[in-house]
Amino acid sequence: MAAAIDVLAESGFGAASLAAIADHIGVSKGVISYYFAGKDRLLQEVVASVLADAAAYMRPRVEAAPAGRPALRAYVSSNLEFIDAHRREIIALIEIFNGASPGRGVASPYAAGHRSAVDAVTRLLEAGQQAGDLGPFHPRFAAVALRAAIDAVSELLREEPEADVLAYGSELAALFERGLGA
Amino acid sequence: MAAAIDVLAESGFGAASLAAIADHIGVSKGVISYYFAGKDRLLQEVVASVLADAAAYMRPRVEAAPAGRPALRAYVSSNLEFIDAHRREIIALIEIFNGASPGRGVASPYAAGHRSAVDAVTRLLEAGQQAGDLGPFHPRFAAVALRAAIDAVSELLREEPEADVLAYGSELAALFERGLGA
DNA sequence: CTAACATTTGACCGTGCGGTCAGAACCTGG
DNA sequence: CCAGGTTCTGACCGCACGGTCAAATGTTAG
Repeated sequence: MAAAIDVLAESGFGAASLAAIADHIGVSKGVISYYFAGKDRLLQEVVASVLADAAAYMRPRVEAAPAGRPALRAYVSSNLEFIDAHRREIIALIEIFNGASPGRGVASPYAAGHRSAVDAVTRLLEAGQQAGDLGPFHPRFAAVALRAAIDAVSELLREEPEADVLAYGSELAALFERGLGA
Repeated sequence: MAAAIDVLAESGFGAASLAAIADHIGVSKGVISYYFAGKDRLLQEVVASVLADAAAYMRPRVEAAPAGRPALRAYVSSNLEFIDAHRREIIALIEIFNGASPGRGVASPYAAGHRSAVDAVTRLLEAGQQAGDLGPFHPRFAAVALRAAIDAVSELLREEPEADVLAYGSELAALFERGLGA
């Protein structure tokens, strides 16, 4: 899984063949088949693992904040802190999300994690609206926009690997706090 | 090119092989090679064509608006109006952008169009700041976030093909106007 | 009608993919 | 010093890809 993350982050989804991943740690690709039922399972486990780590870091920080703008800021800030500390993993994750293109109406097997992230943001925003601290915008639309803006760090990092992820997070937090506040 | 757009929009980047595109209009794939130097050239021409159409629609509307929030709103609104009227083309475009994953630091040959779009937004925001109508945020970061939020319509449309694109545009315009205003 | 040109076909490359598997190599407890 | 299980290799599938090309088939001007 570490090798898969490395190859995905360094060379992109298209170059992340079983052979490339195996070469990266100097084993034959048969080893991957020995430990994983297939390439799909390997990628699913990578997605699940990174998502679990991110959730473990973010959840307590978000839940400790009051509903509304503080929770929103905690979400954005803690998400980008995690990204800053796990750049390779995050780039790999987004490579998988973007690279495994599904058919019309058919979700990619990896997209479940992404959709559940959008759902979590939607609930966070709805809670803020009920608390009266956020305005009457369309929660799902705003959640889609926010997640897309967060995930755009991968684009930032691709063009400029030393980009200031935390500064980007500050801008995002301020932008959405002002834009969505009551 | 129309067949390429159809297949990209309906079946995704991964399924858009020369054979699939040729089948879609009932010709052999040799025809594509006869008219295009290669798959890359075909996709580049699709990108250039859609981007040119979008620019032709948006430019007069954006330039007619005063710098700052009106120009920002004109940009977001006209962009999503165009998207609403050209859903297939836009989904195809974003499939190309997301699907053709480049290597570390190496831009995909199709990414030039996307980067220039970010640049255009950056300039638009800087002009608004100079006019005193937009706040002192990081223009490129905000531009990346805005373009990512706009491009997320493809995700919206994939899960819900009848999504209200114009309503999404209204939310986005309001969000960024408030979030970026002075 | 014919000659010249434009277009299209379908069989055919070479390549790299995900995946398989018999057997070699490597542990490790008795 | 084995015997048994675990791990690993490297050759090997079948397949789909992008791309090529001689030959067949339109098309059109003189």
